[in-house]
Amino acid sequence: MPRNGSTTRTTIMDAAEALILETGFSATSVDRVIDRAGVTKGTFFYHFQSKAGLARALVERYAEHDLNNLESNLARAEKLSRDPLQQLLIFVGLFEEAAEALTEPYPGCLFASYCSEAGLFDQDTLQIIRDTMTTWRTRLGAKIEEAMAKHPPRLDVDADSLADMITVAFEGAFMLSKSLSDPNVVSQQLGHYRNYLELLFAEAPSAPA
Amino acid sequence: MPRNGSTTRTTIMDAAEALILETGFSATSVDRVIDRAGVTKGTFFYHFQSKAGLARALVERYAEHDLNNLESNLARAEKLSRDPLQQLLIFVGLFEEAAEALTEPYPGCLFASYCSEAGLFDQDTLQIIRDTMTTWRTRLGAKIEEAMAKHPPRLDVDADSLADMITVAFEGAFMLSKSLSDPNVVSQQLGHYRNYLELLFAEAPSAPA
DNA sequence: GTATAAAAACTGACTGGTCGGTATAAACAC
DNA sequence: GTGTTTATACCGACCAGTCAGTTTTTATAC
Repeated sequence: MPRNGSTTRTTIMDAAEALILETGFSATSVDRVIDRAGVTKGTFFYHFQSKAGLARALVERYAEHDLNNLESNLARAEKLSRDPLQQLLIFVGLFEEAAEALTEPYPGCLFASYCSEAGLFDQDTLQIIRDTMTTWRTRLGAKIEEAMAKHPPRLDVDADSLADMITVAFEGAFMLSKSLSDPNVVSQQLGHYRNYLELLFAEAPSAPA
Repeated sequence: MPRNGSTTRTTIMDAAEALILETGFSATSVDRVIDRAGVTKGTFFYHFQSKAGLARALVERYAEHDLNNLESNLARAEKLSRDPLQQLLIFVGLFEEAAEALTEPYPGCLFASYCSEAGLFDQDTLQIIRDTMTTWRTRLGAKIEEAMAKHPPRLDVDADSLADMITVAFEGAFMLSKSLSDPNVVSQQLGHYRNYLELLFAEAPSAPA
């Protein structure tokens, strides 16, 4: 059955992640996970030392995917333009494109899920979330400072909090999208973020293109 | 002991709300609630038909406070200016002021908490959250359209999604603030929202004040 | 004011069931 | 034959919820 490294482990993790996004970590019992994954309890505890171990493995995988998205879209944007501002706008646009393709509300973010039940997790597990968010801040903050050097912003803004804003847009929009069952919220909010960047760094007088 | 209508009931609700914001609804057992509130199990089930009944009562109270905030700050802003754009900017500024006063990260939003465990709640309870968010969208969306009529925006934007943006800023900033233990995130993000509104509706040429 | 009765608020032991986790023995895979 | 999986039985702790009964508050009567 295990084709790659460990399909069974992945199956368990996929089932658990889906359940956690529906009902949270606490309500996601091991029994429910193994039921959905189609494995027995022995198998679960063969692959994971404990339920907390599963939580840790899930957030590590999620963070890895998240940072891959960050880096790959940043790399794509850097290939498409040499201007840091344009790179930023393209970067946001790439996520916007992906969000536009969504037809269902949004399953939710594992980080937000953990954050809502933060008291249940150990510090190492929560640190992974912090590190991931800090990486977004640092990576985009640097790019924003490049853009600010080339294109003086119309308002005095802080690069880090402007970088944080895309995380805020994602997390807030995920939540609103899920609550209202509205698949359009995410792309709309990313669009507003892109608008904001454009207006902030627009040439002061109406210059010809 | 109960001086007004029902102090005991309020004590239970306060204890429950604090616990839910720490560890989520599912992990907030009735035993823990009554332990923190200093009442017995019988008392709990005298005041609430079930744990789901508590969830319902909590979200109703939270929504009421939330809409009170919306309406009172909107009323204050409308007194301070007659221009819809200025009213919007003042409105956001009032929340910004309150957020600046924070010294601790942020305990979290009950709506976000419920949303992360949405599968646990009945539709009536979730509808209260939807209704509250829709009210924000409608109330602010109308104000934004007034502003758009008076001050043609520099970009073509949708009034409703622009109204949603403050909810997104709140929810996203709450989450980031809690994750990073950074009390400044909320006011910073509200500041960016205010900046965005200013830039969107700024006079096209540099006009004299 | 004091006796009385009804209503409201509260008590805490108890129930059946689920929780995370363990144990064991036998099957299956490469 | 080692690594993986199944099946099932089991454990103590905790879960939401019940219930028979006690205490406190309030309303009424004299």
